[in-house]
Amino acid sequence: MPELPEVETLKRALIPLVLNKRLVKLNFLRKNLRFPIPSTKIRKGLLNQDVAKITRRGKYILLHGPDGALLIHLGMSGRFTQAPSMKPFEKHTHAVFKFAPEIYLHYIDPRRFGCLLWVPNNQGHPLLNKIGPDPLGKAITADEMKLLAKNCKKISIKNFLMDSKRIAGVGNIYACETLFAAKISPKKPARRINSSQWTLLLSTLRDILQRSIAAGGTTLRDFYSTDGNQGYYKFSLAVYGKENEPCIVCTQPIKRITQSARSTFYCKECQRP
DNA sequence: AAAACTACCTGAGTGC
DNA sequence: TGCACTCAGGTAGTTT
Repeated sequence: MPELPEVETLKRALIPLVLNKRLVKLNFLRKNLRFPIPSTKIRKGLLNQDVAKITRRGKYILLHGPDGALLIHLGMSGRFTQAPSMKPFEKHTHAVFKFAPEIYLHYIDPRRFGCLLWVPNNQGHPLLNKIGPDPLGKAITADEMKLLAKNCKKISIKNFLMDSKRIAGVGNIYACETLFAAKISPKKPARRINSSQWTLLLSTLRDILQRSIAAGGTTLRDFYSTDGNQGYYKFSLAVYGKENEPCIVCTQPIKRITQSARSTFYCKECQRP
């Protein structure tokens, strides 16, 4: 499942492939993903234009043309694969790109939770405008997060971390792993996290994301393979999906609880309330 | 208003 | 072997 490190890895893989290259063909194989695909706007904005810039915001990737950008989200099961032609060769191929001279990229997303949208220059997009600071960017600070959490009545730190309006791009896996590494209970109310804990949380989150990206970098070449799963490297997980397995620190069994209809994995012994 | 819940979707896994 | 069922997850939109 693409989380922020996978999206960043995709962005880095796209740069040598399509940056400053011209989009010469673009086919959409269906009208909708999570949202209707504004195919006319996208074709008008990007077809026969050079990709001037490739950026990431949370789990969104933007391919910038002169007048706007193609906004890409991979949802749960989305991926890009390089292919030998425009012809879809895999089930659930929803869009096919050709960049000059002979770069073919297929957008594949079985569950269709992803999206392809258009962001005009200087207008932004409602999906992007509501997103909090990127955990890897400079804009995010412990003071700011503590201030944000101060007004929260009930929300747990785990749900706080996963709320993209507060922090961009932290999914279930990295929320669990970060809280384990920072030794903070996922159930702890966000407003009870003090300054030094916020500093620790943010540095831990950055460290885990960056190490995961670095691990992805080593398998970057797999991006080209037809098996997209190889691009989604398995970062060494300490707690996620490890219910009843011994904690790697204290050997107590890892607990699994449900928070807001999402599984949370944590060590009751190591992670303090 | 804040926080939790639901819908969207398919494939993998389980139990019969 | 196959069928029916459950679960997973990102996040916008809805409900509590």
